[in-house]
This record gives sequence, C-alpha cells and structure tokens, in this order.
Amino acid sequence: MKVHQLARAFWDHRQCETSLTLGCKRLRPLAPKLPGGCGDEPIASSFDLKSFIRPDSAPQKLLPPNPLRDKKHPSPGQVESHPGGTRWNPTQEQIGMLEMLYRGGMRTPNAQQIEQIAAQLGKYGKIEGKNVFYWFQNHKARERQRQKRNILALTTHTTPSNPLLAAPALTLNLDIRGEVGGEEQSLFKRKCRSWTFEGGEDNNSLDNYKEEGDDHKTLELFPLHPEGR
Amino acid sequence: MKVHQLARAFWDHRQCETSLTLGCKRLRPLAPKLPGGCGDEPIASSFDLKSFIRPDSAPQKLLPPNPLRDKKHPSPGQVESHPGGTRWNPTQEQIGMLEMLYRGGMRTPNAQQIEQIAAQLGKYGKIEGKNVFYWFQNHKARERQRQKRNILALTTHTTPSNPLLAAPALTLNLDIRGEVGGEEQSLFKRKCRSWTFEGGEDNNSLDNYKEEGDDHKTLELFPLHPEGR
DNA sequence: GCAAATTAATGATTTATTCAAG
DNA sequence: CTTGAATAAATCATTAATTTGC
Repeated sequence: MKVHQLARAFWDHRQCETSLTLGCKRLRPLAPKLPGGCGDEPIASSFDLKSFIRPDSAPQKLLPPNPLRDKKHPSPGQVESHPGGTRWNPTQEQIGMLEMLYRGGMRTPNAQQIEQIAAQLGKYGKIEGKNVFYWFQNHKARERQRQKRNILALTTHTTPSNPLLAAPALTLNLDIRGEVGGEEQSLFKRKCRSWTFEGGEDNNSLDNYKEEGDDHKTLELFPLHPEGR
Repeated sequence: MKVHQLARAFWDHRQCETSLTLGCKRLRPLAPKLPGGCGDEPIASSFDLKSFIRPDSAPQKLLPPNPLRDKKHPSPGQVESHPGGTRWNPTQEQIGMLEMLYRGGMRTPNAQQIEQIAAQLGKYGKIEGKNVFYWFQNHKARERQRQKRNILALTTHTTPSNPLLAAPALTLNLDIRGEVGGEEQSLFKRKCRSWTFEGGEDNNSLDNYKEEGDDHKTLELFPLHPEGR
C-alpha cells in the first residue's frame, strides 16, 4: 500500500519541535517559537529513528497487496490473509498507556519520543512507531471534533429539552387499543431487548403502558448501549 | 523549524490547546467543497496513472534512506543557524525532472519511487526523499488551488447559505393500525435508525406503512450521533 | 444462544491549510 | 510572493460491537 509514505516522510524529518505545536498555535502573533528556551539539548533527534522505526526489514507489513482496487471484490488474487492482520490492533494496556500520555499533555510527540513509546508499548503487543504517530494524530483530531460538536449542540438550536444524550432515539405512538395479546407481548419484548424506556425497565410488558380510555400510548425508547466501548 | 527541538521532555506542556481552536477561523466548513472542487479529480489522470505508476508492489522496502538530516549538528549544540540553509533548495535540473514526472502523470509516488527519484536527483544536488514527497504534495495541491480559483472566477457564487447544522428530528406519520407487525416496525426502525433520514431515501419503504386512513403512528428519529462519522 | 446484518470506532491515507524561509 | 515544511481536517477502510431473526 501506499502506505506510509507520509509517515515515512514524517519520520525522516527531524522533528523538531514538537511541542510547541500545541495549541496555541493559532495564535499567530508573532512569537515565533520560542527560543530556545529550553535548554535543551539537542537531543538528538535526529538519530536514526528510521532505522529504528523502520526496520524495514520487517516482514511486516506487507501488505498490501492490493491496493487500490477495489474493494471488495474477491478478487481472486490476493486476498489474503494477511497473516498478521493488516492493521494495528491495540491492546488494552497500550491504549491505557497512550491515554495516560495524552492526558499528561502529549499531543505531537517527535520521532524520538515516538520511538521510545513504541518500544515501551511493544512489551504489550506488536506495535510500530507509525501506529503511535497515527494514534496521537487521530486522538487529537477526534477530541477536537467531539468538542466542536458539543459546543455546536449547545449553541445552535436550542433543542429544547435535551441537549445531547437525553434525546430519545426513537419515539413511538403505539396503537394499543384492546387487549394486548400474548403474541404481541412477546414480540414486543423481543423488540425491546436492546432498548429501554425512560420510565421502567424491568417490566417490558405492554400492559404496563396501557392506560384506560386511550388507544394510543407514546413510548420513548433509548438505546441500551449509547456509547459503548 | 528546525532547530531546536526542544526536546522537551515529554509532556510538559500541557496545554491549552484544544479548545481554543475554536475560533472559527478555521471553520472551513461552511462551504465544504462545493465548488467544483471536488471535481478536481477530473484530472483523472491521476488515477489511472496511479495504478500505473504505482505498481505498488510492494516490495517494498522501503527505503528510506536517508535519513534525516542528521546531521548537521555539529556536535555542539545545535545551534541553529544553520548556515547551510535549512531547507531544500532545488536546482533547476531537479525541478525540471520533477515536473516532467508530474506532467507524466505521477502524483503520489510510493516510497520506493520516492527513493529512486531522490537517488536520481541527488546527482544534481543535495536532496532527500522527503523533499520529493513534499514536492509532489505541494505541487499537486497548488495545481488544484489554481484550478479552483479559475473556476470560481468564472462562476458566480451563490452564497451558499449554510445548510449544515440542521438537526431536526424526523417525523413520520405512519399508518399502523391494528396489527402492526413487529416485522414492519423492526424493518422501519432499522432503516431509519441510521442517518439516512432527512433527504429521505425512499428506500425506507415507508410507503408500506402508509396505508389508508387508519390510525397513525408517529415516529420521531433523532440522529444518534449528530455529526456522524 | 448463534450467525448474518448493521452500526459505531478508529487505524491509515489523502487533501487542504497554515507557517515561515528566502 | 513563491514554495518547502508541518499540521489539521476529511476520507477511506477495517475491525469490534450491537442488533436481530431464528
């Protein structure tokens, strides 16, 4: 695949910086990046991460076979099973560690940092530097997304009542006149296996929702597993 | 750039970040790509060539050759000034060669190709793989920019009002009297659960529910996730 | 319970913007 | 003002979770 050219390119660079990137970036005011402040040493970044990172040799990746092309068609060819799997599948420990770093403030680790992190996390499962790089990129971007979304949700439309989560996924007015047969009863239960009502939970019986002199009943269903994961 | 890399320790900074971003500044959103932008692709060639060009084969390896610049820091610290210049300064030959490749259809060379190109161009002056990578990225992007600009110049802009944000709940009046089979309910629910609402896809087979004058069933659907993927 | 059907997440790429050296 | 470099926003593609009908 195409792969990582990008990533590659990244690695190569030196990275510089890093940090500053942070947030305020946009403040473009002049302040260039701060001078050296830190004393930093040259740390070197430049080492050969590359060699580190891309062991190239690695049999790894491989992948790709195919690329582009279409997706799904079974093309006879390749298919493959890539033995190893085609993409990084982080373990719980790895994720936990990365989140810890993220919460600690890390956003755009430089090559050296990436390497160290990858090396460390390698203890818990297969992982490469690029995976770490991408993780930070995505995590950062998605946090922004969520945040922006929330702000918009609260700002725009005042959707009256419930801002977010409170909104029912599904509202339905059921025609329940007459007796509710067992047939329907069971069907109903099945349907609601994964949904819950605002009011009650335990009793999934339609009768409980039936009110006298009414042919309809309004039920608001909320997904049982809103967020998940 | 460069230079100091502040190696800042890992985390140190914490930053602010995040949120501020908001400034709408970046909100490019509003007009997403409307303009022909998208169209860009037309060029088409790229695609084909791509497959052509990138045999992808994978052999990959990668290469990378070169690394980073490592260099340059004499040992002493980094000083920065880098006399030599901090960034690639392409020679006429290199540019010519790259443009030739570009005109030939190359847009996103893979790692292997990048390496070969860099090696070749290295004969005319100092150059690294990342320089080649960036050159193609920028050249491609800027060609699009120019193109888009020209198109816009010829087109009137209808001020696009801003459509996004609509987040209305969908209300449907269905006829479900009597036996509303769970079957149908389920099907409907399934169809609408996702985000297809609004514009309405007819494939929701809502019609099936609309039978003659009967009682109505009102379903209100809220997008489960506001923005969506 | 289970396997097929769907949806939500999220890893990996690509495209658009922004920053700043020259 | 041009353009190398870097970063952020969009997208694409796979994988893990849920749902659902039996």
